[in-house]
Amino acid sequence: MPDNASRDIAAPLLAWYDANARVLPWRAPPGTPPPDPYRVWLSEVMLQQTQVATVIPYFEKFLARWPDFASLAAADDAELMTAWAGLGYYARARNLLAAARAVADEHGGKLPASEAELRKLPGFGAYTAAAVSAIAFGERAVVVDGNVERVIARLFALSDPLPGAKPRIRVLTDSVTPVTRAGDFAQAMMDLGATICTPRSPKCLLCPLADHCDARAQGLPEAYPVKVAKKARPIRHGTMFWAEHHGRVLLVRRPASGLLGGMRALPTGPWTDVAPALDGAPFAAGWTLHNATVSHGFTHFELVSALASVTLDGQVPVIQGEWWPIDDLDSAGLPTVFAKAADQIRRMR
DNA sequence: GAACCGTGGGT
DNA sequence: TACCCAAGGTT
Repeated sequence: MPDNASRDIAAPLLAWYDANARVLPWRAPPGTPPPDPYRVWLSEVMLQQTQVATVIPYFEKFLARWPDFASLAAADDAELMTAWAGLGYYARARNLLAAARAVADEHGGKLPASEAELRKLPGFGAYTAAAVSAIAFGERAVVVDGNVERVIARLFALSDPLPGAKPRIRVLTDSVTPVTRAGDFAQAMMDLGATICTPRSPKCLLCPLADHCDARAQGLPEAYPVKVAKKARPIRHGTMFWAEHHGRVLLVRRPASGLLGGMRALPTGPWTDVAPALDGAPFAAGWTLHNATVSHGFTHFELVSALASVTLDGQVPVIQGEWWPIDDLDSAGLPTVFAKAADQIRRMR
């Protein structure tokens, strides 16, 4: 691969960043000392596949509740999962806690500075280890996220499709990453990708790198990055069960791994190709299967769930779970798909 | 490598 | 509306 195509984009990009950096609660102004590594790490985990505007309120809430590694390492698992509810990709929350405890137990309460050591902690992949090392510790690391992939693919007009082009994009990113200010450089690339070099309708007239950009020269910035076609999302069917007793509803804890792992939930039956009706009910009762359904898109399938309900008067069956006050359901920390179902049920009552 | 893993914003 | 996509990681 011809990777001698290196070009000097660091100087114009950093100059642009010095004047245009977004002001974010976890970020230090350009050219100033790095922020608290705890803040950098917390924000980077929350920002995985999640937009800045979505993250900000969660970041503020977490920082107020768990201001440092020691407090987070001592956090109650259930309280942390509840606080993460609605943000998605719940394995991030489980890994966050595991990493905080590893830092407390094995690293003297401080994050290691090197990319290689960070990479060993739960939830630190190639991107996060590089980003934290560069942004929080000023190390030179090659930071490649979705923004950087797009910017690089356009700068060099890469015709190979993603994800196959990832190794080459990493080599090219390495070739343009400066020795100093690698953290600012990474954040500048991401700000550029998020605000100027956007997936659609990029604002090339405002781009500090327009004169360096092969895709711009071709007049086809939106043609990059080339991507392989995605597979269609299948539809799965299921049923959620609403068991009510004296103003309370039965909630269960989902298994620790897998979809919505570790989260509080309504009981569900199997999710299959055909509507399973009352299969998998949490206990035998006079369930009513409603006509209304709840649809919710997950990453790799679309769920269409029926709703079944029953109101119990006398004895409550002995069953694993919590009878949660319906008026206080907002505090249960339900993932969005169950919050939707609860709203639907409450509208029907 | 490919499947799995959430949710909401933007168009 | 339906689709793309986002500061990706784990298995």
